[in-house]
Amino acid sequence: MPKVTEAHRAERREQILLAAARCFARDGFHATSMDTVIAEAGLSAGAVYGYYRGKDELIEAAAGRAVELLGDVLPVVAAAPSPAALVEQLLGLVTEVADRLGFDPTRIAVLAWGESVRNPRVREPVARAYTAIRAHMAEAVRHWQRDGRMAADADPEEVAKVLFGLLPGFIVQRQLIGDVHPDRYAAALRALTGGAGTG
Amino acid sequence: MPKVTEAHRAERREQILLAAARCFARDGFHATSMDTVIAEAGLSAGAVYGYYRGKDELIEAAAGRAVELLGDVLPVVAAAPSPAALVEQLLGLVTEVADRLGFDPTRIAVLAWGESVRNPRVREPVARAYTAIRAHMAEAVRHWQRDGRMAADADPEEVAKVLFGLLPGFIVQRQLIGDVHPDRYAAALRALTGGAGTG
Amino acid sequence: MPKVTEAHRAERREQILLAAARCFARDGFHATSMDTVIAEAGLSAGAVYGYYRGKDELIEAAAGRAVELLGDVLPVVAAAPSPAALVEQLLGLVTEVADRLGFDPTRIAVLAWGESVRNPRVREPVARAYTAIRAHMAEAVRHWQRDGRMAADADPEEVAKVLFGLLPGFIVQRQLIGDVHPDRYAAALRALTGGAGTG
Amino acid sequence: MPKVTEAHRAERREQILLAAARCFARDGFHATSMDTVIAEAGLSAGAVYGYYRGKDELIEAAAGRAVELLGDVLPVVAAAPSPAALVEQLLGLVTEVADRLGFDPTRIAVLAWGESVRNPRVREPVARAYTAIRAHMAEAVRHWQRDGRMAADADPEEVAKVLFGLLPGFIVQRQLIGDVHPDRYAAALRALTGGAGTG
DNA sequence: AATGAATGAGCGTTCATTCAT
DNA sequence: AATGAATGAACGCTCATTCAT
Repeated sequence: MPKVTEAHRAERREQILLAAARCFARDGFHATSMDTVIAEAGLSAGAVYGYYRGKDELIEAAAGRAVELLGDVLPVVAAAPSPAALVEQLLGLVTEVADRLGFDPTRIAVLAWGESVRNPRVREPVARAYTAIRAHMAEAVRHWQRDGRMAADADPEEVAKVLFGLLPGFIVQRQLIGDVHPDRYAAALRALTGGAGTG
Repeated sequence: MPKVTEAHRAERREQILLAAARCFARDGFHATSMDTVIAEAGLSAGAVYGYYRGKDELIEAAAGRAVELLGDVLPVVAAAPSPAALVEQLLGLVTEVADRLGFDPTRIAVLAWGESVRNPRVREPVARAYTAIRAHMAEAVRHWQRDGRMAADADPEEVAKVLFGLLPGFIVQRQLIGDVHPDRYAAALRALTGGAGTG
Repeated sequence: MPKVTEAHRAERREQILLAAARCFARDGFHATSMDTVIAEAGLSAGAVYGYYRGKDELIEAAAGRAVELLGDVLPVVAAAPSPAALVEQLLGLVTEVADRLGFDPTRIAVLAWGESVRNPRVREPVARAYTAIRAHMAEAVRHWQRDGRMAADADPEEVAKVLFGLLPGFIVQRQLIGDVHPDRYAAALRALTGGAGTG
Repeated sequence: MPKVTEAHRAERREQILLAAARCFARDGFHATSMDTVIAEAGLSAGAVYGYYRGKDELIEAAAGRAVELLGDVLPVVAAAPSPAALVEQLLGLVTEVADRLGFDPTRIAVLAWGESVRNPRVREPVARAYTAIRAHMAEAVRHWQRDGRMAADADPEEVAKVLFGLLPGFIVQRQLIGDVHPDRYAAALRALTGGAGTG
């Protein structure tokens, strides 16, 4: 099979990445062997290693991918009418993508947090993506302050940290306990924030 | 040979568990070899295996221990005068214990979440501990509702989930980004909850 | 499609062989991957395998080639006026060809000796070439005996072995230590052989 | 099997080294798999890796060992009465040790030369050992010059190189062709050196 | 004739665990 | 009870070779 298009190469990379992500989401990074990923991808060992340098790169790619999808909603985040609306939208997104992607990105996210403890190559891109989201949330907070919906003396960056923190808070409970739902979570947040905001 | 020996056994188990926890917090569960734990404990392989059945049991024990310390503050949780006060107290506790224990329990917590994805023996005790905290938080919510500080129609269990979620939210940012502080986090939460509550 | 195509085939084989020889001389047989040879030849994997059955055949061909060039001087050998002259001529040849060939045949020779330990397909042609040279050296010895320059009771075949042995002796020191020079080596040999012989 | 003496450790290292050397002498460095060495040593993989860091270290150790035995005769070398006597003694030694060691050190030496092309960790100790022998040979040459048995204007270091070179010359023919014998080689050398010398 | 992506057997190595002492 | 040398299954990965195009 000679000379193959760049598009075909990208497709193969995607095929392998998704296979790896499915395996990781199922068994965790370390309990997943390359043989398992290789079988899941329906390829040979050599083929997989032709597209990724090794297991580490696959872990980094899967972690990056799981976090990437948050980037899709950055504009929406900055324009959210209220904290609860913002969170509801994000949680909805996070909950819904599993089918579209073929794996649960929140499981990979949780694995990625654990891996981050010792692996900067996982931690740094994740930290960067999260920092970007927080910046957009801070932007939203500033809107709310201008609208008079939030105390003007609050530090927008710090409020954004709390808002952002609701996301991992939801994910941890979703993965460990399983009894959380985006809309009920948002409703409770609305109760907590004094019911202010219309979104 | 009862009591004395039993106490000795417990001491040795503690010595090994703390050694393992230090290693895990430093390198993660899977990058920590039993040899490393054995060296850190200052014992022989055989000795360690005399007290724990294997690495998995050590991981489960370390995860359990990291989560256990939250049990100390259950009464305080239920009596907290406001969401922000509650969260401030918990985050303060969580931030402070690292020195006392010789390892950072929030690092182990993050590792435990990752491990929970595939290992019910880690997930279940953690989930149980978290559920217990949430129950106490729901109790606090009910107090606030009785005091008129919170909308009476809010579901206390759901509000508790949000409150509890602030904890992992803080921990994830602490571990991955590192720019969060208990008091500033609580202050931002206070701004978000409309400044209601004085505690 | 005879002649032209046959010439083209021979050219391609030569191009591949020289590429392989350069790689082998640089990195050794086993640390050279086929990919490296293929890249050095500027061809594709399939093309290289169209001309050589595999890596082993390439090793055998390179070893053969490194040894072949000694065949050029067989007539000179038989006519040498003295041991020292003979050796000087051979060492000079051996030292000089590296540039002409694009690789150092003495490096390949050393590699070939190592490979000979287990691979008769390398050993046999090399052994045959060396035996041929020794036969010509024995011829020279007989000349010297007839001329009265060497004891008549010496076994020419055995003396030839010693003379031939000076060659690998030089090469080993050249490759491992690097402080030997053909003319100084020949001069020392002249001192050792009692200064007999003027050539 | 707890606490074992240093002597026992040394024995095990020797057992493994000899097993590796036998395998290497039989099949070459690269065609010998660690599994083969492990089986030959009668141990498990883990045990072997407890004594040697890996295959490379085993190769280096085997090469070193094959060359070491020449160190035993350094004093004898310096005192040799004639070139032929010197060479005869060395070749005799080299030929005889195979049984004592359980492997043919000249096969390993040839492999080591090949490996030296690209591996300084093999080349350097071998080069050092050879340089040491040459220094002793130069000493012998100086004796012969003082005795009037050799031209006073010859460079002893250069003559030593030629003398030393007889060794690899013998070994190469022994391994590739197999028709050389220490005493006949020495006799031929005696003929070549003008029969001078009584040794 | 030429391509190069794909193959897959086999490699060197690790490490949780055992058990003779 | 304690030791630590020994075990061996399983891992991640390489690379000589093939064959559909």
